[in-house]
Amino acid sequence: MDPLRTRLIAEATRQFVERGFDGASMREIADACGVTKAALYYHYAGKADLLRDIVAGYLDQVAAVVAAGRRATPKFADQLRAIVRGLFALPVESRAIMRLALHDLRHLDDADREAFAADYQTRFLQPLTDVVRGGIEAREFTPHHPTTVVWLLLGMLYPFFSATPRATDESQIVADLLDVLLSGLTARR
Amino acid sequence: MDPLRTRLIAEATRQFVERGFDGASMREIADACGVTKAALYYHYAGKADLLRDIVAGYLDQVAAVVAAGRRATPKFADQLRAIVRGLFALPVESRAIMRLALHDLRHLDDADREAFAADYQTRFLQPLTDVVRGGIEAREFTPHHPTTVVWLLLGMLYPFFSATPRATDESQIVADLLDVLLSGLTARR
DNA sequence: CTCCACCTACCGAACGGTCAGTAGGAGAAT
DNA sequence: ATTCTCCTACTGACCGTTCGGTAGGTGGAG
Repeated sequence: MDPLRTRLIAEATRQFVERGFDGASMREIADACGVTKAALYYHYAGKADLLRDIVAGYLDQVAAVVAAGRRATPKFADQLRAIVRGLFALPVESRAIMRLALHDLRHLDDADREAFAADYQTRFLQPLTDVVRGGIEAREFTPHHPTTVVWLLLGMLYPFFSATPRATDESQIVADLLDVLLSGLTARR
Repeated sequence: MDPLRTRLIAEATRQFVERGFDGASMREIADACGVTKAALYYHYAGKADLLRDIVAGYLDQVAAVVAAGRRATPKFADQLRAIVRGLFALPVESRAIMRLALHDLRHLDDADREAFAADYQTRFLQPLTDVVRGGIEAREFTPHHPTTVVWLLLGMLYPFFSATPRATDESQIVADLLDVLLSGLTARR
């Protein structure tokens, strides 16, 4: 449909992830796509506009993973498992956007940033928190502050959400992660 | 002794943490200290030189925390507890440097970056890994890949190592974190 | 003829970094 | 006591480069 627009977003994602928002340059993004900077500005209003589209697309992906994980199974522990596996199954460039979103969101103008933050809360953090809270209320999990548990879970993912993979055998990492996390959440006191 | 040099490093840390390495400007760092940019360059060879000193000071702090935690107690689980509490007890600006070091290390020249990476490995990651491995060998912890466990632990800390604190009651977070992590590591299969 | 998609050419601003110059104090020589 | 020298710790003006962004033109498709 719109191959240049798609290629520009892909290239911008690559550069933002690799060099950060500030470190990336509009000229190099355009050059890498074989067009001039003016062509880039024809399709996107500005640098922040690129970032906004990138993080919005990322949010769509992770929100879909969480929603699918919740639908997949009734047991809350299995929902968590499905969600973590789903997040690891995202293409590596998508995962790296997690870092980008956390770090460079400040470059969006106030309205866009607040809109993203609100969407992130309702479409990603809130459903995740609901899984944890549901697990605690169903006595599947030991009682902890659900929000804190979600932060711990996302933090555990963080080191592996890099553009440069930490290890070749990711399935072992996912297994260890889920084992430590779920043992920690389900251990009897 | 050397108050300007100290103030420059403190201000540079503040700006690097707040706006990132690329986003911070030498002029503004100097301005905030009430001197010109040239004065800054009299004390530091360049922007990367500032970053090098900042992350080196950070490494000294976290290495000291790990060493103290290892000495404090013979039980490996208690060593982990002491280390996590020690890391959370660091001043908030020190903790934020963890993000800085992970993200902006690429701005150091090859020699400095490799030197830091080596120091980080031997003085921080290795001792931490030894605690986990020791705990596994002593059958305090369930068997997992020690390196992975260290990454999971550091990741769990990560969301709380921000310049803007996540919560007012950090002791509750530390307690939840240690509970989830150590339950996860000590649960019987 | 018009409009889309793109180009060339350029803008002002900010960047990291450099350089000659100098205020002011310490030390030695006279 | 005075002068000369030297050094540290700066200043202010400036360098070339790169930045995000824009104005106006052009060629091809319908």
